[in-house]
Amino acid sequence: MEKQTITIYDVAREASVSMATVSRVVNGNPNVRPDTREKVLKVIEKLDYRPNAVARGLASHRTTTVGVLIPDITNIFYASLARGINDVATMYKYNIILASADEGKHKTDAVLQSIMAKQVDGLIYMGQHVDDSTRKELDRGKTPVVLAGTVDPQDKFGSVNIDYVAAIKEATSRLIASGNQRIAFVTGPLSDPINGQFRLKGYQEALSDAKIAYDESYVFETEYSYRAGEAVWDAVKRAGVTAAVVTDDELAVGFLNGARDAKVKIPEDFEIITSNNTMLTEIVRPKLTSIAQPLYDIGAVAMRLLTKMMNKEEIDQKTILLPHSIITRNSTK
Amino acid sequence: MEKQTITIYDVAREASVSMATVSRVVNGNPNVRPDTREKVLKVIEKLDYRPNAVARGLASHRTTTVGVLIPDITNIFYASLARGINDVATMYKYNIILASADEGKHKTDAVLQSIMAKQVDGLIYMGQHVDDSTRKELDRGKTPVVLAGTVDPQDKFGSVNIDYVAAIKEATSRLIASGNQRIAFVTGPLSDPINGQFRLKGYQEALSDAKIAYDESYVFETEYSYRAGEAVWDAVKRAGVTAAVVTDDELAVGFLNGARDAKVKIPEDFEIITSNNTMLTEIVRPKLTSIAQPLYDIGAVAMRLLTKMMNKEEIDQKTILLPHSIITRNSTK
DNA sequence: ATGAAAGCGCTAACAA
DNA sequence: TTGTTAGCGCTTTCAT
Repeated sequence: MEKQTITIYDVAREASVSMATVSRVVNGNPNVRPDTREKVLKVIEKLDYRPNAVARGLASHRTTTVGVLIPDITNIFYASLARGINDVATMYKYNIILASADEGKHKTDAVLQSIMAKQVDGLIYMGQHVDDSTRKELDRGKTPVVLAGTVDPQDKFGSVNIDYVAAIKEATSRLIASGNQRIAFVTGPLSDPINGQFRLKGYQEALSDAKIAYDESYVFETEYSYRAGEAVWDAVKRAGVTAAVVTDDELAVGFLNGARDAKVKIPEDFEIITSNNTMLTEIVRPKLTSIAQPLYDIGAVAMRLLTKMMNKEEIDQKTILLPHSIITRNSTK
Repeated sequence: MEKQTITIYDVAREASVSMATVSRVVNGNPNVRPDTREKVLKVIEKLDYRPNAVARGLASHRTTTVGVLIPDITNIFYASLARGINDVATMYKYNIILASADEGKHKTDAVLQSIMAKQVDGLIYMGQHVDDSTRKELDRGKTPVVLAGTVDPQDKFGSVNIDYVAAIKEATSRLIASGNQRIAFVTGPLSDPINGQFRLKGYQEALSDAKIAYDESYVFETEYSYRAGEAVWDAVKRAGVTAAVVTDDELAVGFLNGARDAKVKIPEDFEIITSNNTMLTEIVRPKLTSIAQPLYDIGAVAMRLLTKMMNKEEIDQKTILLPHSIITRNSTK
């Protein structure tokens, strides 16, 4: 005998009420007499009835599901944001459809389409540049979108960030103050505005304030990975700089180890400041001085903002800037 | 004017065919004349029709969505598995509903229920002990379940693992061979069978083979985290052991740094072998000798196995053991 | 090869 | 407060 799925209709019949009443009870609608509610609840328990969220989604046009696009789930920076997102989503009874948006631009749109097809109520977008085709895809519905730890120069979506210009400027100024004149900017893809526009600008402003000429050959563009950091060390060293601002912790850690394996003393001979203050900064020796971003909070606040948008609540500001600071550890003097 | 959603009915009308035919075209059903197919495809493109996956799910009883339970997304071990899961899922056109199963047992069942309510076609379960209430929840449907990097002593579900007994036994034997007689077993929760039954057994077998008495006071149970590792160092040192087998990399890295900050020379004065061979083992200095598990593959193979189960294909073996090895680095002599 | 029609399990007017 | 009745957008027999 096959296990039969219990539907709302079975409950209604067994409790001698209409489907509508059962639906009301299940959804906590107050327009139900306490005793009928009790009666229905009893039958629900007896039959072990479980509402079918798919049917509910089709009928109500709400799936209580949000899409989350993440560039690389193994990068602890994004994973930390995801944790904040997840916790708030759970708190508000949303499920998360997670999708990786790496593997080059080609697949991102396909992935995005598959998520939208699932009728998510909202979307959180992390990392990477929101390019034109993606933007178009996002625009076609009225699905609310929030960027987390990611900037959109066109300022079209909700977003939660720190002030990347100011943060990198402070970090760079710090290195200048401790006597460095030639400072490298070791960064992820400049095609992403967070690097190519915001962070780079902060770096340049700090130099400018100190009357140091901007030298493009001190900018090293690579990817967010440990290996990339190890690999780029040689070139940076050869450029003759004495310090570096790095935009990702995995990158910075690889860079640091590249330096140490080359017998360079950190911070005596070379100073490093990184950007994300993840656990990695405390794991390595020397520990890395870092810009501190409230990682978990960025995710959490982004998800909270999204819930408001999904409820069509009034939003006072759709771009939220969280505070940052610089945590001094042992990779700077 | 509101944006109107295009349905299969709109396409049917515009193409002068029935909904059934459009459905056939969309689903690649071969029973459609090439020219009608062309005609329909043209209209689909013109109208920019997007099938509604929720309606499809309700009608077909398949959602092309799988649930993934992960204990801690910021733990790089689980994140690595998730990456493999994600890639294969994408390959087979499944979306992933991700849920964290941390925060204590209480919430795990609630999270599981919310996922099942979404009518996922299958489930991947990582970490933690599958306890009775969870097992019951999993049993009620016919939803296929695969454990990834997680063991089930009752052997009821599909699962993809390495041979944890053998792996820990080898690691322990290695430490014995290099002259250690008193070896600590630093582990996550023993309530989880992967530790309390499998790994512990491997540890004990190695001792037994070497005629070393098992001493319970050399077993240190804590949690999978960097801080926990730092914290446990003192107690381990005080126990007078000269080496340790650690069951998680974050834990091991904290432990290593605890030792180094206490000026203990690794590996000269103390040897360490860890279990997961994640990036962390290469980031720290000295680099950690580790059991190597094919992390990405465990996730990928688990997802692949799940696709087979969801298609009701014949499964030759529902428990898959992937090969392991030991990578020697600098935390052992 | 194509179409007609009956659901899938639920919500949401609208009535009563 | 409760019930009736249309759908939601699609798949899937079953005819033709």
